[in-house]
Amino acid sequence: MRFTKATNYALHTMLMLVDASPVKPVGVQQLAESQGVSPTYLSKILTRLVKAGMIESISGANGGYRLSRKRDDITFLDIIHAIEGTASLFECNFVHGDECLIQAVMKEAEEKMESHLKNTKLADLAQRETKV
Amino acid sequence: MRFTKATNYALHTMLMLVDASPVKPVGVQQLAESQGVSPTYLSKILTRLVKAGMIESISGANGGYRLSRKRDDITFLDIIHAIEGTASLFECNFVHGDECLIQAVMKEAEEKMESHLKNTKLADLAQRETKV
DNA sequence: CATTTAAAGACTTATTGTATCCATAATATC
DNA sequence: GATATTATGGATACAATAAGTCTTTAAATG
Repeated sequence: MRFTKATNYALHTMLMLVDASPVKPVGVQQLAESQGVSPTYLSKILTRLVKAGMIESISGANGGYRLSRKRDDITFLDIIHAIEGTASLFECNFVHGDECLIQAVMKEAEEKMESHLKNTKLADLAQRETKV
Repeated sequence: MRFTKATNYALHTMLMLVDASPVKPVGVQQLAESQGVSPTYLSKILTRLVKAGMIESISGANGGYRLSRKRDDITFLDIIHAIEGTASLFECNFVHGDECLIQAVMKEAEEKMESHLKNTKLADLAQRETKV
């Protein structure tokens, strides 16, 4: 069980967009190049963030992507959910008498992680100077 | 990113072993049947728990598996690590200036989850009566 | 020795991740 | 309005991982 590379691309792209102008969009070409990934593939990933309402895309010359939400509203969890989906990390498909105690524990654990990801906002990192 | 089914099998098997006799081993046949999985496959999974030192296997007639450690020592994290490996869930392979801030956040989140899994012991569930 | 039972290795098969390529749609600029 | 620019969507390819089977070997019991 690992987070996908797509999630890594998404997080890094979002961090770049948070640092970029909120008006002038950044082209996928530029975003892709700085991460060493093909523009078409990154575009596919970013489309998911668009559908999640976190960024918006502008077609045509000088187009690209820019944030659609307030910088301070975007959490790590938002981005991860948009890419990895929101399904539970652990699913016990056995038919027990009642609820699965193991699954309950796993769910609690997952919630601890999610809680941290929900409380950490992209903007928290944007300040610290490291880019990409 | 999901936990594998193998982890689910391992956790349920361990719960059964905790409830079983600490002396007389339980055959993989029986363990597999109650989970609807093939004995050979489950055996493959349990071998990893053996190598991790959590259970021991006894070959030959009347053989099977039984706990090798004190019941109260076995945590969820032990089992999960034995099956899924101990690698970090998130790995940023870009070459940043210094450390990756995104990875740092992800690691913190993962640690929250692991902390809960480390603090929850199998024996905590064994009491409550639900089986498998 | 015959039977039972786990271990190990080789081998499928299915699913998911990681892309690439191309055609299409939308927009800005001239 | 024509053209260049940029994102979107679909089809496809390839690799890695998950999930599982089969067969043989090794160990223990009676």
